[in-house]
Amino acid sequence: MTGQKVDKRVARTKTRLKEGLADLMTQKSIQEITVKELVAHVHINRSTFYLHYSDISNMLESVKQELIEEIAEVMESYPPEPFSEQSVLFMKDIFFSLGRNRKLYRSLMGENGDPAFVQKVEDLVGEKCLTGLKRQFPNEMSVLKYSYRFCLSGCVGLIRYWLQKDPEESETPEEMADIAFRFIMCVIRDTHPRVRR
Amino acid sequence: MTGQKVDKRVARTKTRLKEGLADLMTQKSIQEITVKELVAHVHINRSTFYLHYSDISNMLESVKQELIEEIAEVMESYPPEPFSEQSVLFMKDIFFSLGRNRKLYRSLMGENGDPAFVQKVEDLVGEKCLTGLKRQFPNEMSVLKYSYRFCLSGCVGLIRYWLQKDPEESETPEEMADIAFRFIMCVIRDTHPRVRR
DNA sequence: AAAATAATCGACACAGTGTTGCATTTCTTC
DNA sequence: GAAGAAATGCAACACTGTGTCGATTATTTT
Repeated sequence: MTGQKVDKRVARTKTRLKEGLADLMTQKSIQEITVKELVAHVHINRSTFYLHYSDISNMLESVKQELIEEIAEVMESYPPEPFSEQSVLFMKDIFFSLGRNRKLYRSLMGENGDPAFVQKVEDLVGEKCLTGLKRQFPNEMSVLKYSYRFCLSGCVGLIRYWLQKDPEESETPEEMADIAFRFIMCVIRDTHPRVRR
Repeated sequence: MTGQKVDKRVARTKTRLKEGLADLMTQKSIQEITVKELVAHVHINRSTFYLHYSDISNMLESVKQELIEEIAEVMESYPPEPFSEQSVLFMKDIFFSLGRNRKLYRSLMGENGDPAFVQKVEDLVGEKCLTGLKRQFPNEMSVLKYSYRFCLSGCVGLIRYWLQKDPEESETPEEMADIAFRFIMCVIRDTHPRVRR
């Protein structure tokens, strides 16, 4: 990973700030969270905050970036390919990544969340899927653009539903990927009957 | 409707403020919009703003409420019923209502939008659909809860895609409803093979 | 035309912001 | 372990937007 040695103190305060932000985000919307409030919540001096971030939205940007990078890593390990039974594997990887940062994702994708972040994740995952689909159905893009949107957003809906459950009682990432895969498959089959099984 | 006579002046300033807010929302996120900025944009005194709303988020709440009520009206004209070819009619009504307030919906459902609002609309529309589905498939709720989520969010995705297009070149509400209906139908059919055609 | 009410204007205390200089604590490095 | 480096804590600063108020002006209602 990034080989830079990070000062223990820096790592500690950044971690505390991030956890604090995730806490507060579950309680109120981002625009209502003040620097003053955050640093009080995690017992850190306000000046120290400004040593690392310029403001709350800048900090959130940084947190989001880290999540995006983790998703990007998953994506890089799968080349764009036609949609098939294979695809469920990559979907499982995505669900695992989401589950690993459950608390943050729940905040960012929830009622007080950030649509821009969801959009970024959608774009990141969707772009590669779309590339694969274009190869698979090069002459049917007019219909495909709709089914693509429908399925992508449909999956986001499933993810939201899943994230807000108690982790202990919720479905496993594999189960969720299987469910999502099945829905996508039947939409694709309907709009593009020639799909292989 | 509400028979209350409204002072022309009040109506005028409220309208201007709302239009101004919709403008600003296309440029930046809600949390970045200040009262000062908004009133300057529409040339209204800051005190006047506070005569009508307590703050920006309160004002947004009021704007959202009006949209919600319009959707609610549409919903009330359709009793909860099993999903069938009939359902496409009510979907068209929804798309018409969205199109009528295109600018606002585009802001509220876009990248700088408000997930809580989207959630409310989803709940409002979804609840009645779910009631109908429960009657139709009383013994299959375990699968249904997923397909329900998937389709509901899938439709939101289609709506987002549609709203951000130039109204002149975009699909008609009817076309969109037909497209969405087709996707829903094929998901329902797949998970509940006994659905009537 | 008179009464009612809305909008404007200027002023106020107040909150949170972002920055700075200096003391204190903690970590890194040798 | 000691010295130097770097992060944190602390107090104070000007600044911006907030929310409120009283008085004046403009518009609408009756």
